[in-house]
Amino acid sequence: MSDLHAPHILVVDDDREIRELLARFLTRHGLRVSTARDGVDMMKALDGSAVDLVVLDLMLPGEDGLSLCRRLRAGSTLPVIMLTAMGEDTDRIVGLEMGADDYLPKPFNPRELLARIKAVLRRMQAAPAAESPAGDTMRFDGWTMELGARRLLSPDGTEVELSTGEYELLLAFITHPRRVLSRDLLLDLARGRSAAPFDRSIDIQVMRLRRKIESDPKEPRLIKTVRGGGYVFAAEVAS
Amino acid sequence: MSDLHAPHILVVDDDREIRELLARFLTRHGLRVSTARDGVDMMKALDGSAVDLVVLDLMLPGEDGLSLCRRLRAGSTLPVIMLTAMGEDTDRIVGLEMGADDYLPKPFNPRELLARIKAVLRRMQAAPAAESPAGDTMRFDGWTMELGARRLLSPDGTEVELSTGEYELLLAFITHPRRVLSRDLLLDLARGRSAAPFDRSIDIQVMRLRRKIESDPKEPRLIKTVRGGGYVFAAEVAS
DNA sequence: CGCCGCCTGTTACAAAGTGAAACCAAACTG
DNA sequence: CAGTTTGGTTTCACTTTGTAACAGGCGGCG
Repeated sequence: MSDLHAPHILVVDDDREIRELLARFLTRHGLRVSTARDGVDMMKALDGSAVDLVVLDLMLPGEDGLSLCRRLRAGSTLPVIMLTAMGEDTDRIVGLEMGADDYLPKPFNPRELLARIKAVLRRMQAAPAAESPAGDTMRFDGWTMELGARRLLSPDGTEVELSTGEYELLLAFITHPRRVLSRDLLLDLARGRSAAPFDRSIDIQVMRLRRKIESDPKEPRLIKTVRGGGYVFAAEVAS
Repeated sequence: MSDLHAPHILVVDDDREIRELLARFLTRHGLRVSTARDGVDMMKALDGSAVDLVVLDLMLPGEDGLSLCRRLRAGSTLPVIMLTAMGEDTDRIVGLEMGADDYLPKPFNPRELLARIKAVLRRMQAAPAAESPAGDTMRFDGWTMELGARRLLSPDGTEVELSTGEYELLLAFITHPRRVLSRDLLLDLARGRSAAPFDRSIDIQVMRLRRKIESDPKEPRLIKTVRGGGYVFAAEVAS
């Protein structure tokens, strides 16, 4: 299961047992998982990091799942899968009423939840994907970056081959030019993960990228080092 | 389930709430949906666009569902799924007698309706109802793809033979250009199934396809690899 | 039926990309 | 200027993808 950034799932349930069970199960199957105990927790988690899908228990302390779901749908297209412990008939209708993308009556098989999560994510990915920030091509210091084709053209027009990691990193830079970007942020932007202690992977990718785009990698003009801070993309970027 | 030729469902029910809920739910699950309030509306909708299946409430103002169903079946083979609020057994008999392909007692599980819609469509697939709008041809980077004829013409005009699998894969690519497509999604688009663990079949098909359409398969320009992500069709596609 | 040939997907191995560890160099500190 | 911290670079193990070789399945044809 390969997703550039493994999809990030937020599990909202008041039962700690269930939260942990699901977190373990889904993680083992290649998803990133956060958990929340109630609506307040959920909103906090949504603020903090980019979540791709919410698994939401219908019955929660405080604001219940139904109203949370409605609130989510009101403000975004974030997909939601509902868990419901209700008896038969009610949930049939309820499932639809709240606008969830799917729902699952308890007790359920985690495997089935996984299957539905994947199905929903697949649909999301297949959808025309609202707006792509992929303007199309961006320019900096003579270079041309074709976003759709994932190509980088040097000032003299020849193509420079970038690995996926190098491409994602450069993309992170040119979409945030002239700002100091911490390693941590760069890792998040380019890889969708956060830094482990002593993580040097960004340094290495920066070095590799410099070799390809700096005329003198020893004396970088495009990607500058900010000691104690991270890196800055110094060039002006136009689209 | 590619959005282009997503099956088109017509929901006929006098309850606005139900119409809208079903429309949302089914749309979210990859179908195209229109709605109608009564028999007159329905006929209008059928005229307008190519509908693949009708979901029809038994009780309608004006002409009732049963008689509408009979009329539909008289003039075409358009599949119909009946919704009924009636008591148990009677309707089953009646519904099927009227020539519905399936029926569902209210209140029903929306997921169940979806499942039955898919089942009926699958059954219909042998006889593709209305004419497919796929008489099209699409172009990319000098190549021409004749959708109706399932032919691929190279830039110099010669035909390149594609196997079924190669054709479906290429079709998945050119209908979703310039986006990273995960193996999982590609498998779904091209084969309609989801990936098993360690499934490499997409990789293999991509390699075979590259051999046929890339000028230098070692250095692919059309189908690019995104490590950890999947593949991207880099060319611009026009129809 | 049984043979034959094409498609397809599995297995096994090669090649490329990535990041952890180690070491070196430069920049800051006092 | 010695010591400390931080970033640059190399090396290497590991992961992911590319490719070849092979095997089963399905359909056409004798």
